[in-house]
Amino acid sequence: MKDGKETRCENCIVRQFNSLRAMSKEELKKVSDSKTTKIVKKGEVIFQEGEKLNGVYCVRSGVSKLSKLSANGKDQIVKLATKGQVLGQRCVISEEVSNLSARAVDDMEVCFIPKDDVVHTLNTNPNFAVEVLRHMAHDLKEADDVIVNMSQKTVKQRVAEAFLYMKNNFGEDSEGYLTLTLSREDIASVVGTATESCIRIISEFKKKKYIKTSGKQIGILDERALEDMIDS
Amino acid sequence: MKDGKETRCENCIVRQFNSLRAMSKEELKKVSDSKTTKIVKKGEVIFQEGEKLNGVYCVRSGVSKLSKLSANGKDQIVKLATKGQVLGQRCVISEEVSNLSARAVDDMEVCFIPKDDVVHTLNTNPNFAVEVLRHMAHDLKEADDVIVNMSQKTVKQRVAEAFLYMKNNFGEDSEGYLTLTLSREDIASVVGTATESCIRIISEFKKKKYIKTSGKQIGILDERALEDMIDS
DNA sequence: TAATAAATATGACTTTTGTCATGTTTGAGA
DNA sequence: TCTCAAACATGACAAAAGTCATATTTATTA
Repeated sequence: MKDGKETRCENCIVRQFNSLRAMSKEELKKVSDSKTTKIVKKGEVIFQEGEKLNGVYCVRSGVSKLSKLSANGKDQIVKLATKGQVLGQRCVISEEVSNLSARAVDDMEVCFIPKDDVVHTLNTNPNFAVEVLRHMAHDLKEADDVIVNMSQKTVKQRVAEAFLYMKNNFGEDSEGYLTLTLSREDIASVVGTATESCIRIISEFKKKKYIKTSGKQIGILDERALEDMIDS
Repeated sequence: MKDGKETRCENCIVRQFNSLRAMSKEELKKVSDSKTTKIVKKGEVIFQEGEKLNGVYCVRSGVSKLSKLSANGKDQIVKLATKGQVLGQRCVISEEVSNLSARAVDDMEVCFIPKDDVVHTLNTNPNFAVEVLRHMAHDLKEADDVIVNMSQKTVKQRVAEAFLYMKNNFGEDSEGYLTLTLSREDIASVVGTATESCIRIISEFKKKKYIKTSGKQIGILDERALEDMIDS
């Protein structure tokens, strides 16, 4: 539990990681006055696909999965968002309904910032607009990489990649287990495969001593082996 | 052949389709003075993956394929860009090297606009920045859709979808053939599959009278059948 | 803590997709 | 127009991945 006192955006460390750092003192103050902080419990929905958002969500802690329902009824996780990331920007900018759902993987703390503040700052502060643009350009680049991975790599390679991604972006604990713990179903949904296939590959990796598991937890034992299988 | 006289951005119809329309008269004038127009022949490269771009390319006519080389040596086409689309924005904004290669599918006419003009306008004209942002938000949304398609749909569904996409975005001629003619290899590369698999599916569709072919050309005969197989 | 539901795991089988070989057609250039 | 290379096409087979059935383990909650 946080002390709950750090509720001014001006002082929020999370801001370091996102485009809000390009806001002026006054703009930030205004945002800080109108924002609301909320706790989202593990598994709860932040917003749904098709929903119109009247603001953005700034992640203070925890992890969120952004997913899209495909025609065959399966959910595809498109992105995992963590501390400092801002959700819902796209909808606010393009004034369209969200094409993704956001759901908490962990218990989360998020700040809701009303649309108007963001839009107003975008229209008046070019620094902010360019900063947002830079983030979006980066996201788009990442999306391209995902497209290439999805279409050109085997499921096995994608699972290996997912584990390395999780290690690099969320870290591991003192015992060598990945900090971010996802269910097998969620891993399958990140990788874009059937849950059974995903479990089978995890079993195989375990047998080959590439990874270890303890309940849902996964620890990487042989990073090199995983890397090697990715760029074959 | 165009008359070649229409070389001022202010008068260029193409501008209607892209973010350049948010530029002021003066900005546009400046761009127009510093831009250079060039002809790119079918198959020629506009820029390469890993290259640093010192400007953006505005497509006046023709079609370009944006692709990324995957680890297994295959090219994955991430996007097809046509009249009005601006290539290379991301690199200019994020000051990184390009993550994609651009190659002409048709004979093309493109305008090269130096980086400085774009960056300067971004930093001083919020309207322009927001307009670019809006385009980028749209691209990102499309990229999400592609990710979901790639991971959740079968190759057959993706081929069907590619044909419908080509019809909707590039049209068809008086005889009902798709205006955009891609090689089987390029179609495979859009869809993310082996060329042989792609050809086999085309043969199957032809046998079932969903499409007709004439050389490289493809015509849709039963749009409904293709649509139905997509959302199964 | 017992009962129940949900998640994980594995086997058996089918379908999908890729690969390699090889033949055919098409198109560009000599 | 002929030649040759590239693109297209198809068969045969192998590998990858999905599906369904069914245990087994782990959580949840009554």
